[in-house]
Amino acid sequence: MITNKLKKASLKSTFQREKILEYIISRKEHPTADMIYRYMLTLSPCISKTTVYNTVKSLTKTNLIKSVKFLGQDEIRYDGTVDTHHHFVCEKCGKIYDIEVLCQNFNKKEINEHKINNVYAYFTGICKECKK
Amino acid sequence: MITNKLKKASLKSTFQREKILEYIISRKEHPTADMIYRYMLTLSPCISKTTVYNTVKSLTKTNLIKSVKFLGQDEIRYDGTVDTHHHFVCEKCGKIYDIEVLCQNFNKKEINEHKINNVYAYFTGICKECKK
DNA sequence: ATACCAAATTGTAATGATTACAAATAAATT
DNA sequence: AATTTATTTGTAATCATTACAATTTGGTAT
Repeated sequence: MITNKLKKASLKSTFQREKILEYIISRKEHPTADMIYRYMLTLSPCISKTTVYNTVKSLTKTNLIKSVKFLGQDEIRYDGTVDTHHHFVCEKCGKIYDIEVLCQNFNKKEINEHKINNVYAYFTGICKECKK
Repeated sequence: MITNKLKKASLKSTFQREKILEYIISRKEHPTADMIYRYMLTLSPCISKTTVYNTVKSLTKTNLIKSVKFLGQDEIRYDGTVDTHHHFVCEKCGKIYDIEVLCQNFNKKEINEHKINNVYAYFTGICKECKK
């Protein structure tokens, strides 16, 4: 439950944080800051965009969400699914799909003597909808 | 040779393009637009930053170089190695290392019915230099 | 419950990478 | 050498994100 997640991350529970976190987790759109902002406006007309940015920063830092960046898209996207998975980004419609891939490299703690903390991977191409 | 690469890509051969392409290929730093610009200033004091951006766009479009984007870095980086490989980005010093990884997913032409054109992947963590 | 303090929220202004655009210049072809 | 077309240049605009200071709020101790 959302409130508990914030508590566990020792983040103060506020209306803005609850709703933003809930939105990112429940919708599977990997929303941008602006999408979050426009959603929040419908709940709380005085929300500030800075709050959105502050909040996603806190949520990212405490690992409640993840950030992702894709070539060809100007905005950072936020992902409520925090366990390792990857993405497919459509070059035509821009839609982002979650992808489960198996790869022997995910378990590696080290590569070429560098200590690995995170793995990011994505495919680009034409999605099944746009192929039609 | 640089001039031939441009010809094959049917790009007009200009001093700026030759030097920019040569710089991106020979240096292994995955330079940003600004790094390219500052290098070019030493060769041609009237170079415009717009030319750098125009040039990397043409080179990317014709597949003579690749662009890459990393979390935690504001600038797009340019890579003269165009065959499939990946990167390690140090969270401390920001340095980018080329990584050769084997993965059964590189050969896939399709995933979940989406047509794959490109694969991007990178690891982040602490590089062997910063671990010391 | 009340008061307090640290942290969160808000609004505005700044930053900084990238793009748009129009004028000047240069490459390649006839 | 002249012409055509693409490239280069400089300036101004765009747009996501961050900085910062003032206000408000959540949570804790009284």
